Amino acid sequence: MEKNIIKRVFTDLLESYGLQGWWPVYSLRCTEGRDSRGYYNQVLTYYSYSEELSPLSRFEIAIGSVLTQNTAWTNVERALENLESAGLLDPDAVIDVPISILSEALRPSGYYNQKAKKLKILAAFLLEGNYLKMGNAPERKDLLNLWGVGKETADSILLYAYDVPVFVVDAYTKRIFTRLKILTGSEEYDEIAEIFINGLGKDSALFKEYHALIVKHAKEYCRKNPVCGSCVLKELCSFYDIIE
DNA sequence: TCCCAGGGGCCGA
DNA sequence: TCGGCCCATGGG
Repeated sequence: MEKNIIKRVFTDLLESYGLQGWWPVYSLRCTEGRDSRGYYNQVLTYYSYSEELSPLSRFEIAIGSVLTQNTAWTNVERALENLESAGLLDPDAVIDVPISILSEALRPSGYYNQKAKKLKILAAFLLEGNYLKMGNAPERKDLLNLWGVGKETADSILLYAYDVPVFVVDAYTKRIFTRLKILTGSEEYDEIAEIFINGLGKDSALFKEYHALIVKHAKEYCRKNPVCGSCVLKELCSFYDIIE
């Protein structure tokens, strides 16, 4: 076993896919390049880590974290576009708008009735605590107390909107690292996060990039039905032998 | 037609 | 605690 297999996997993924630059912030998108359907050719501009996030960008990352729950990102983009068109990429507007209007805008992202309720609760929390200001990150436990915010969503908000060095664990993380036999598959969320933090040190920029690379790799190769033949991690992966 | 997608809440054993 | 079910749209 490698001395630090966690770092090794990151290096291999980064070398293969390049920087992902998450979080994709819709409101920072390019204003040019709409195609004939009115969609953006390059829908999202990825903010760079050196860039200071505005309160509205921070809000957008927070609601995007909720909207992407068990949902394809392309569908989240449609919902974000609806929100923007309706002037709802704004916490005050989300709080004030009738929930029926909000849920209709969210329809493309699925679970729209639940998500409308979640966004109203989250917007109220962020606004009342003055949490959209940089340097005033909410406590993880307070995020977790919100209806509709679980560990992955809370950590996603903390990492990508507030630069807090927490590691985001999702279904892809469990799938990839269980196949690599770095996890057994029975570990709990916080235990998995700790494994990554211990292996990497508390480095928020690294955590952002690593999680993004995990998503990229799981979508392209380490799918439910994996495409092992040209996988960059196959030398490290016992799962490859089974498939072959 | 079926499976899957960057989860989370709720309920009964 | 833990599985099973519910929420729901859109692409492959």
